[in-house]
Amino acid sequence: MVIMMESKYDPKLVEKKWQKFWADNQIYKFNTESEKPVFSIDTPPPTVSGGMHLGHALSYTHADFIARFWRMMGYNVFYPFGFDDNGLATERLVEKKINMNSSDMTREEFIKLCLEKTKEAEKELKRQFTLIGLSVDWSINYRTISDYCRKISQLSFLRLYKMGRVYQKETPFMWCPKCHTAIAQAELEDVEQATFFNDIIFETEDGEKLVISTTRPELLPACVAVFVHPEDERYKDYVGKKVIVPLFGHKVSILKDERVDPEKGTGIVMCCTFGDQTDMEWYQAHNLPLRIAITETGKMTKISGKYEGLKIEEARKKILEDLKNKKLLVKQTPITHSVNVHERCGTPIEFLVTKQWFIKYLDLKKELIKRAKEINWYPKHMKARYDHWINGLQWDWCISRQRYFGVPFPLWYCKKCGSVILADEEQLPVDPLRDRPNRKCKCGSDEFIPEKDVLDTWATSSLTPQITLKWGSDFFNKNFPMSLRPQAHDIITLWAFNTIVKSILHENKIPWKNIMISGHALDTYGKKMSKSKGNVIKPEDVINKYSVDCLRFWASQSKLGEDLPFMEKDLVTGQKFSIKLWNAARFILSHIKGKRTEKPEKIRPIDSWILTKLNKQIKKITKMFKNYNYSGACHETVQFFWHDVCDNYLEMIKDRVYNKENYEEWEIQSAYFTLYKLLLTILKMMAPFMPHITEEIYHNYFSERENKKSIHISRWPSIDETLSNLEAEEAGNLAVDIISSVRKYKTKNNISMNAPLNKIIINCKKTEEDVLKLVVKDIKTTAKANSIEFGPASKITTENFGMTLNIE
RNA sequence: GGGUCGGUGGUCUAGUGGUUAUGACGCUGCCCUUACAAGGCAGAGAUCGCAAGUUCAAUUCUUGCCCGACCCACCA
Repeated sequence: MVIMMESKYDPKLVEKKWQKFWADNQIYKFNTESEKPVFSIDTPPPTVSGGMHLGHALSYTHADFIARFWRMMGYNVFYPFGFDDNGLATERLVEKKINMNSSDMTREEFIKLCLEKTKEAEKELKRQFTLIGLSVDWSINYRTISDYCRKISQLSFLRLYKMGRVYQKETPFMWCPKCHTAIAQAELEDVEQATFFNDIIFETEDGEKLVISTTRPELLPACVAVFVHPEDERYKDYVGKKVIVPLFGHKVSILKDERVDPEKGTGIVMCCTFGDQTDMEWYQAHNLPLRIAITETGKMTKISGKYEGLKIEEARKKILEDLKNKKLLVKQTPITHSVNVHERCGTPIEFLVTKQWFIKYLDLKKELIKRAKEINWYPKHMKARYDHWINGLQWDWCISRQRYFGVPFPLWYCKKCGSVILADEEQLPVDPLRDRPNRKCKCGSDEFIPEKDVLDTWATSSLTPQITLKWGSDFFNKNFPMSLRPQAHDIITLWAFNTIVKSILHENKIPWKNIMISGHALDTYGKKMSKSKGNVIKPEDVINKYSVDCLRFWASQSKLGEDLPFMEKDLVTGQKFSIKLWNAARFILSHIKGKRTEKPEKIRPIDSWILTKLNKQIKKITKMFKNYNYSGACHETVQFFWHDVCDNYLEMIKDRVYNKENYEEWEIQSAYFTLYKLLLTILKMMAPFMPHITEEIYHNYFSERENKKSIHISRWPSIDETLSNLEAEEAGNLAVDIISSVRKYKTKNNISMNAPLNKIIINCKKTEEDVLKLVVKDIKTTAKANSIEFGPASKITTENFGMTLNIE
């Protein structure tokens, strides 16, 4: 059945219709029976922590362009979709939803609520992600908190443990006092903060005064030493002496160390356990005592005496006040410096001594950089970010979190001897808080203490290839490494890096053959979108105002890896393109419907011209897609369609389709064939970008002709070299130049394009004349000239490309 | 401080070792031409960040500098 094309395109109706059609007909379902080559995509599972934002729309659409291209190239596309629904971000969302804190209830109650609420949130997220027309196979779905994913994640832990890659250690480590958990290096963020450099008087045992500058006076109770630079003449005599810590009265030694910057402050620095990383280095290097001033919840400890129980900020204020009163605070210099904060909550991190689980990988730095070369990085330079990150790594991967909603560690501790009892692989997934080990401890005891910590969420999401391909299955073995990891650049150091780590450790292989890195969506002024700035744009609003295809068209405008500002004008351009495509299709289809469109024996030169160009475009665009250059592919398709096809070719064939009596049968055939080929090819090349409108037009005619249920499972256009004709191409190019001169002439003289001309005399080289003769009739009819002659022009009307024209 | 990317008409951008540097938005003029007025056609508008170098030739390659964005480090 062929549907009539409405004169106006209505995306609201059409887009809904096809989205339902694709779902009902399982157009994007992965075919497990198929012999076709597989193209597998390691789709990012969005964190369940809020709604979908424009950045999601951007990068997920990019992946979809690629998926659709390879599907049309004849690949069996494995395109799963999961949700990352555990960890801090998800806990936060749930707390917000129920307007309660996790500490207001028992752990079990909280986890139960999390499971319920994430399910709701995921339903909504799925709706939003479906809206943008992704060609994912929704039947391959996963949740990182599901039993299945827990099992994979715990299995990974057990195997790494048995490989000796996992260790537990009590050590000063990065801690978020707000979230009450250890965090990893990759979860840090820098924030510029205004503070004071406080000059505080310390007295030596013999009453001499030394001034020390600090931004963190609340750490005075944790002061364990004072350092000066070994070369610093000012303080040489003090080294080895003791100073009394003001307000707190304990005595600490004055020591020397190269790491002191004599230029900074007074050149004397106090070392506290622990203010920052250097403190930790000094603590180890000089074998200093441990004085802990801050608790896990960010409050002052007992050693801070009367300040005990105060929050860090409060203590700082109070201590400064007291110092001032005692005339020990000599100066306060306002400064701004950057502070490491936890990216999730913005709280400055502390270094606390806690017992944590780690995956050992610092020894693999070189290997990780080397092996990642086996992956094709698109764009190439993103590999540098990965390398740079690894070079700067200073800690092994801390995988334990003191949180609740996450994958539990599959282990217990023996109550009697303290040894670690691992779960059996067959037992997974386990929850040590609920389950028991399968056997007694070696010491004979059968009393166990469960590990209460949960795994870092990245420890699970770094296993997405193992999760989606089913670790250990034939399918996994056949399809690992996956074809493509698409993701945005912000999580190269997290998701991409961690996945590579796990893949190298478990499989000794890279996880994917290709990685494609997208940029971020920015606001109109090129600034990051954030709730606090109030510049967040929701994809759904854009879709409601324009259309899904327009949103996707906007996304196609960003060069791979580059951030893209949200520009309303790009949406308008997409809309205009839709209208143009719709109208061109209406025009073409109104002429070729019901006509023969097979390749005729002879092709008119002007048709050969556009067909030659078409071949070149197919070649170029296909190559661009293979290189993940979707923006170039879209750009080229649009340019070709708009300017070559619409502006020129369609105008040139109007006479043939409207005044058939002036042409021979084969000439008309040649036009029909060319129009068919042009429209079909352009639809297909635009299909990855604008899947809805192209599907609508395809179903208006081509679907039946090609016997395909959907354009998205039709074959990608191929090149037919027998249609290329270089001489005709040259002739067509000259014709376009001449017609453009004629248009300029008509515009200059304020006459309508349709107005007839008496005569055009073309004065050109003989060689050009021979070529032009191939298309002279097309020029004549397009320019509406009564006659065209070659020869010296008596009067030069217009000059162009070395040719002169006389237009009368 | 280190790294990466970018700097092209008023704005946003494509692209290239070689005639006249792409397109979009905006602006101006013309045209209701049987696909398209949310359109078509045409026009104005760019010393391609600055300086030096390589080259017969540089907006394109190299180096330095300036500016911006992002990442990382430092952060007493």
